[in-house]
Amino acid sequence: MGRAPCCDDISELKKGPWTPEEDELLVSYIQKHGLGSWRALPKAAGLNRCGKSCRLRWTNYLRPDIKRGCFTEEEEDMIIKLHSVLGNKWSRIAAHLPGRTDNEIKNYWNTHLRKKLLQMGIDPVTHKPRNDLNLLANLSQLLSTTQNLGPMMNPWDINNALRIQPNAAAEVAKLQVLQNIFQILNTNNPSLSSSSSLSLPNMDQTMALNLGSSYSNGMVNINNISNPMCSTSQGFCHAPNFAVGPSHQQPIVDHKYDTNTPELYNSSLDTNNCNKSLSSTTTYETLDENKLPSLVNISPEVSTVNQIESNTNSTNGFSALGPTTDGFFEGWDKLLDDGNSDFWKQFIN
DNA sequence: AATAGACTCAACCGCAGTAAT
DNA sequence: CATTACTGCGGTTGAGTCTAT
Repeated sequence: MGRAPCCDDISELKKGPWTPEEDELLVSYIQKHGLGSWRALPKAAGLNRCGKSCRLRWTNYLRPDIKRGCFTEEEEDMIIKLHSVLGNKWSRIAAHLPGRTDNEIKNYWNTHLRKKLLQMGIDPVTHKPRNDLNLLANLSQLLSTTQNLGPMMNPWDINNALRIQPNAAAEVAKLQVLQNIFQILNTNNPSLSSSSSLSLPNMDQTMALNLGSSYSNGMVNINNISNPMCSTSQGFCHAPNFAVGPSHQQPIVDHKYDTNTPELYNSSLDTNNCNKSLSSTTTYETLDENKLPSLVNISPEVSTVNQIESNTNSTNGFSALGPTTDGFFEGWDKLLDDGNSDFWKQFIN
């Protein structure tokens, strides 16, 4: 004989969305009696709900320490980085993001971050560049985006990139375009892989930082590229979206509760518009010759997670871990200086 | 104004590991 | 040791909302 059943008669228990009255019952009961047996809670609190449903409601929504509202760029970085190491271990990822629930992170990944990575030609599962045919769609998209961002004298001129910050995104976009091209070339023509004449320049830590990006483990986050066209104080970005997301961005507003029972939600319920550009996080990896190494740190999971944990407390969220490569862009100078440079310049512009 | 499609996210479902009997 | 509930987790669903036509 085992334990008593979880719920006496599950068929008569209410399911579906919680009402403000039910929330109040649950919150006031837990405030009085604390957390105990979820099985006994519904009856004691006067709720016609399964204990499992109560637990879910509490942990995912009513808990006072839950941080609601927009994810910050640092949180996005952290999620992407942790996901590259842990995969869909949402609870473990959530453990590194105080106030965020696994459910919330899972939803945010599926609705925002996953799409971002896909649009940038990065497989959200492996965190490696995609090499399937869908890549071609991304190429045309990136090319048009690049063109919309305006002409530059020399797109690979680091001085231009530094001088004209708004073009930094275009710089990175072009790098991505060429990375994709080289990937296709390498995929379809193995002989190119062994040739040293076609190599992407390393975008090293110095450049990444100079571009105003957060950079870690060879990954660049263009979220942090400053853009005078993007007014974060107003929450609207008038610059072209770097990647393509949904045509709209819904404000994070709890339609059910923000006006009905605000007293229940003493956590930082964000009723402001969250119109920051949905699609500006992009990761790039340091390119090594023709290889397209993984975004994933190949060191053991534990040490990587520990690294992230230790970096969480740093001022910018991440420390610069990428390798420094002297003479970056040397390869491109060579490439652009040779007889084919006109082709490339025309192609890029 | 109506409507179809897209998007978001709270909530549910089912599985696996753990604990109690 | 076997059985069964409890708990936590990840995948999935569907109602509500927004946008485009």
